[in-house]
Amino acid sequence: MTTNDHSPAFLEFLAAHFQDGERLPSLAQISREMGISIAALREQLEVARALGLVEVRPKTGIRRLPYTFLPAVLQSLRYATGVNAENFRLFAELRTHIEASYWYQAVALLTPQDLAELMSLVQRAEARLAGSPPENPHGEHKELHLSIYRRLNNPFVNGILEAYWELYEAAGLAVVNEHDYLRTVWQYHRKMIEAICSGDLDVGYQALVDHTDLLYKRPQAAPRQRFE
Amino acid sequence: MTTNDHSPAFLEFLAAHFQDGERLPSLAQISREMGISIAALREQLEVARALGLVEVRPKTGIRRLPYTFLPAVLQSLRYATGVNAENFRLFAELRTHIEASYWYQAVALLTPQDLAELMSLVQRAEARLAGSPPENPHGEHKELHLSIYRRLNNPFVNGILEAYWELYEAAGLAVVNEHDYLRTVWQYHRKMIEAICSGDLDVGYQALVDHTDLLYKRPQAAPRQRFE
DNA sequence: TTATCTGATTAATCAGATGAATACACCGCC
DNA sequence: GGCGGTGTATTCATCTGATTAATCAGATAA
Repeated sequence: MTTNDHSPAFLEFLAAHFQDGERLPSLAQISREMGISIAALREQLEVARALGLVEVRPKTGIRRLPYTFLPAVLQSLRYATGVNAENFRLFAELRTHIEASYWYQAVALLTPQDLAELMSLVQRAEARLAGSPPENPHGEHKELHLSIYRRLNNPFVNGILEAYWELYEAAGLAVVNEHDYLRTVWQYHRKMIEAICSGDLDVGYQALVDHTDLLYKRPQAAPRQRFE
Repeated sequence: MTTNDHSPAFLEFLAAHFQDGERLPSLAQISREMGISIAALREQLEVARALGLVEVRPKTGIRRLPYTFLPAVLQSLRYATGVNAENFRLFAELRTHIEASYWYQAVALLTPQDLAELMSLVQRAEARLAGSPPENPHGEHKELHLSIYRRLNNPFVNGILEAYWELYEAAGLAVVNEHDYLRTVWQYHRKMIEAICSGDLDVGYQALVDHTDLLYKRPQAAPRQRFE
């Protein structure tokens, strides 16, 4: 009550008066229009920037950006993992649940061209794994997962999935994995994509769930137990 | 690259040097320690406050709060719905997917006392529905859903679920529903809780999925189709 | 055409002054 | 001794003005 009556007036101002990509007036002018000082305005502007809602540069000024959920998640998540590393595991668990629960819906939206690109991702990854020296196809791994869910066009789902990968990389996990583990993972990936191509959505789903269980054990994986 | 090299120095400072509930030095002192002006510091402080990481008051100063994901989600989500109301539907869809995918895991953690309280929630809601005049048991509805997943102790899951209800109320949807619809919903709620109590987790799951489908149609509801 | 210089615009940062909210000790009163 | 009001010091809240740095666009020269 007494502590947080902070209503973000600038965010409302931003949402109400401008379009994506549109340039805002200068700080001095906004400050006059909103009836607050530049210093106070800048404090709120910094929040908008942290949430990824505006881009601001000298001379160019302030520009509204298309909405994305990612920066908000990332800011909070970075702090959370800094305070307690266990939080990353909890977030990773959420990510696997979201991937599993959106599987059928997301896969149904993929176009033939999407599938071709996914298949080429698998091949490129396998080539890198089989090379000498073998490389960790992390970029392909990330892109494969994100591509499957991109057509959902759900900024919240996509923001969470992207935040996972961003933090995964920041934590340095993108390089450490052993070769055997990676080979196994990519066998599952191939199975997933091939299953989608042939319409065996259930097989693909099972491959998805199994391959995430390789990394994070999911105590009572929800839909899987229905098979037994 | 050039636009967003903003590293939130204060957030790191906060995570590194203090504990939950601990009081920070005064702004003037932090400003000296971090080597930046008070104005610049306050801009970053405002971000921390928007993320719900600190509580700040005159005389008392700045206090670090226990981590919560909720404020970050809420800030971004409020803006998103302000820009495009469709975003609320997309977020609501995410919420139903998360509830469904965590069902078995969450229910397994409920204690006998939790179940008793859930059952009493159902009874209280039914009483309000049957009263004259009948009332919309919105508080019970919200509490029922949140209670089921609270034991997961996952700040990200809980933050998203809480954000949904907060925005649901802010949108004024908490009062408009028709009596027939509400009666049906609470039949499902009773079914869910009774199923949990008797160990029929699958029946409860089905009731959960069906009752959310009353409001938001989920095109290819993932795990449900496995039943046919 | 390409690269460099120049000027104007805007944000970035800072220091300082004033005001307002709050906690806490103090004092007088019952 | 307990209680309630009062004062006071501490801290954030807000504003102002000045200076610095970054960036863009247009002019100029190679």
